[in-house]
Amino acid sequence: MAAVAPPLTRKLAHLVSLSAAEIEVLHEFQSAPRHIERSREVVVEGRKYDCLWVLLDGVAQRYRVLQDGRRQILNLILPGDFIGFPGCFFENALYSIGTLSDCTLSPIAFTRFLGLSATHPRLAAILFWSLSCEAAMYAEHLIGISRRSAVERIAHFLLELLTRLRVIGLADERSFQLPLTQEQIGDILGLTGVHVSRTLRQLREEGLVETAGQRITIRNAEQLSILADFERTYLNHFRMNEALLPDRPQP
Amino acid sequence: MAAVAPPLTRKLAHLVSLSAAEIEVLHEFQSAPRHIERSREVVVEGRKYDCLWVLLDGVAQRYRVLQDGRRQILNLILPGDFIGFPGCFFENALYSIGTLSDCTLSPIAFTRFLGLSATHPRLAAILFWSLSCEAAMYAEHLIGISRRSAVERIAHFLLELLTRLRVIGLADERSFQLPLTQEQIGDILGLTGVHVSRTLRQLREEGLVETAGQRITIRNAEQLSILADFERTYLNHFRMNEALLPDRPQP
DNA sequence: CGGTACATTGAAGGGGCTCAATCCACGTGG
DNA sequence: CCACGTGGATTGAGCCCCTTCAATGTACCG
Repeated sequence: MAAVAPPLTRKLAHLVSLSAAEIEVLHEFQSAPRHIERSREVVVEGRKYDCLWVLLDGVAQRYRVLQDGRRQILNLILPGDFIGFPGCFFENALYSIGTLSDCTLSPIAFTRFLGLSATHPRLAAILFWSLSCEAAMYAEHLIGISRRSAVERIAHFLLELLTRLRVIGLADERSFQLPLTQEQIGDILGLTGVHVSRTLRQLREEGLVETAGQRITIRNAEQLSILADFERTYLNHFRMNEALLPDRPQP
Repeated sequence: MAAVAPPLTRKLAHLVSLSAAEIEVLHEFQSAPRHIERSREVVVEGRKYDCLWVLLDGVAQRYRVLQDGRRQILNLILPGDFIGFPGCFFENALYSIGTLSDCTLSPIAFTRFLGLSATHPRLAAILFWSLSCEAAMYAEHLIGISRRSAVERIAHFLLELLTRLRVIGLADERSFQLPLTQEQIGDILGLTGVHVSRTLRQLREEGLVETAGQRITIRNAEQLSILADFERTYLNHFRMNEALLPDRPQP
């Protein structure tokens, strides 16, 4: 292959081996890059959409603004993730999606996507599984917010992010860069920005993490994992049950 | 139709109009009732499953027990809901599922379920949508726990439950019965049982709800909705984008 | 150089937790 | 029929984590 695989391909290849034809379809999904600036809305809650996108580059957030103005970020969308999925299955989008940095994304006609179950059933199953993963990550997020302290939440958040970013090649061994303010981290974890600041300081003082601008370095992953009750496998928990896939066509 | 429609049929018919053939398939899905006692495990976290079930009668919980013994209930499973979905898409079940009352459930071979996209694409799409709903309900749950006070959480919980139970005909105009202890309600909402007790008292004193054993009556739904910021539409938010369904065969 | 956005730190308050006692309904066995 | 045990609900007292409000610091940028 000429260049580095695009993020969606990379993410899925990390999980199952893909046939040439499947890689071709995924490639097509990622072949019409559109650029969007930082702090723009890609999806607005309540509106109707009939198309979805793959994020190719940048970071976006899925969020809801409450009555009283507080904001809850449901999850971070990283390169290789879908946008507008499962939202476009609903009459109206349930959440808004906004960019946190300049982003590149590629549209996929929804009908094209649906047709997949006829033309590439195996790939359709993999994408179906990918939706299951999203549900599971909401559930994990729920557990974290409900039952963990601020230190645990932040520790877990950082480790999860390191893991996700490493899969798509956007983090090195123990550090990564992230276009998030501390207030936004708070909006993800159900904390105030002020308390995120205090808690990060605590983690710094204990020598577990290091922050320099928007770069975060995990200094002691071992210790941090224990603190956060972070299963070192994390993403492996979401490993697909391959026995359920349709037979793979011979290459 | 001879008897009342079984719960899954009832739930889906509430959303889209179903053809006779589709009703027939759903009927088949609900035709092999198995009884399970209260307080049994249907799915155990970490084990592998290759079958799913529809809950026909009773109430079950999907939950995770943390390192320190605390428990988080992810959601309540009511008649018409699936069990083991999307869990069986993973190598190992991510959460446990246990019965909260005596339950009746009906197994569906996973292969049968997957084959649906070939034989009844419209029904497959509806079930796919149903999974999207599950993801969305986790997200709503997340927002609730993260950004709402105890009173708001409990008010919202009661209204949501009333809505869900009414769809499947298990609640009357403003009251329903629920086999949950206050501690379990706390495990759903991220509170302690003690605090659930105090908060319920508060709601009682304000004349908003009434409790008698396991029966809960909403005395002032209007007021409670305002308090909980409960959109009176709630489930309507999850309305399907029917334009995306394959054409309905002529009856 | 002033302005803006973000991070940091302090002081004070409160919502929910912990621990613990009491109460109540119910079932069971003597 | 009553004594007893058990699971759950209720209530109180004290505490702690996180919030709120506010001031200060700092980097960056026009």
